[in-house]
Amino acid sequence: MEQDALDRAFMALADPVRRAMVARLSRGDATVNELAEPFAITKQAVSKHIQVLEHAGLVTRSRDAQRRPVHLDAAALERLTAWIDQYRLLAESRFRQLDELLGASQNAAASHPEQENPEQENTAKKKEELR
Amino acid sequence: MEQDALDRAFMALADPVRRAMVARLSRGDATVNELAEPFAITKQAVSKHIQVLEHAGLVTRSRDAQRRPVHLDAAALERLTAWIDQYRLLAESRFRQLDELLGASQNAAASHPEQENPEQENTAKKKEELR
DNA sequence: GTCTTAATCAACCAAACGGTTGATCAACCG
DNA sequence: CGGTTGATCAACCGTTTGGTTGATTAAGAC
Repeated sequence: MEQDALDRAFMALADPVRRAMVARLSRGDATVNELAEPFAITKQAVSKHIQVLEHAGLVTRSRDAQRRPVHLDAAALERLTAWIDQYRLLAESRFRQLDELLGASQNAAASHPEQENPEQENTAKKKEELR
Repeated sequence: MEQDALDRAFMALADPVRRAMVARLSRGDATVNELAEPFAITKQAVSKHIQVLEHAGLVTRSRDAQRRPVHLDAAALERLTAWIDQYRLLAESRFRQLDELLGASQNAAASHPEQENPEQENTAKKKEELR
């Protein structure tokens, strides 16, 4: 996924109205009027929100006479979680490695009692040093 | 997760500079100067970006003399994927249910040959009707 | 003390965002 | 045909965003 697409996708989800639309669309396709119904804004504003979602690749639109049903693209959502998880898992695994490593050094600290602050403070400090 | 927090979190990720910072931080904590290094913008601008990430709850900051190391909060990232997946999975499961349902109705269509367009068009149309 | 380093605060600016009103297009209905 | 419905286009407006420059705070280093 390119930077620009990620920009637009995350930006699209950064608005509560558009997130509510995504929530609604997860239960099935909907028209502009149906999507507008829960909100106290003009239909033009709703139309713009949908265009933002569409330009972000999160939804697609078809034609049904004068209606323009909106369809949520689950694959696009999956690409977003994939981006986040990539770094979340990296950070988590690094954290787990440190926990193991500190489990070992805790024993070492017990055998070197010259430390004046031998509790969890120690753990936090070691984690910072290891960046 | 509250609406406001989601607003700020998704907004924070909607900028390529801040996403690059998240990527960098997934490999370990970093200072403002370290985070600024890859970018051709002033350190003040970088500082603002970090504040955006911090206010969004995606990173935390500690003190080390005059340095202010930034730490990525993996749990916050997890809350974001949880929000997305909630609706992604709903949409996907609905899609799967339709596929099963259409497997059955395809047989029915074969026994009612008055249909003038009995191929995949049929599938798309039935999926739309079922919203 | 003075000097350097790390980072922030403050004021400003152009561009983008979310919203409005008013006009227009496109397809069905009678 | 004219009228209604669904939706968009166009112009405008206040606020926010991402960036700048310049001044300031805070902690070491000499």
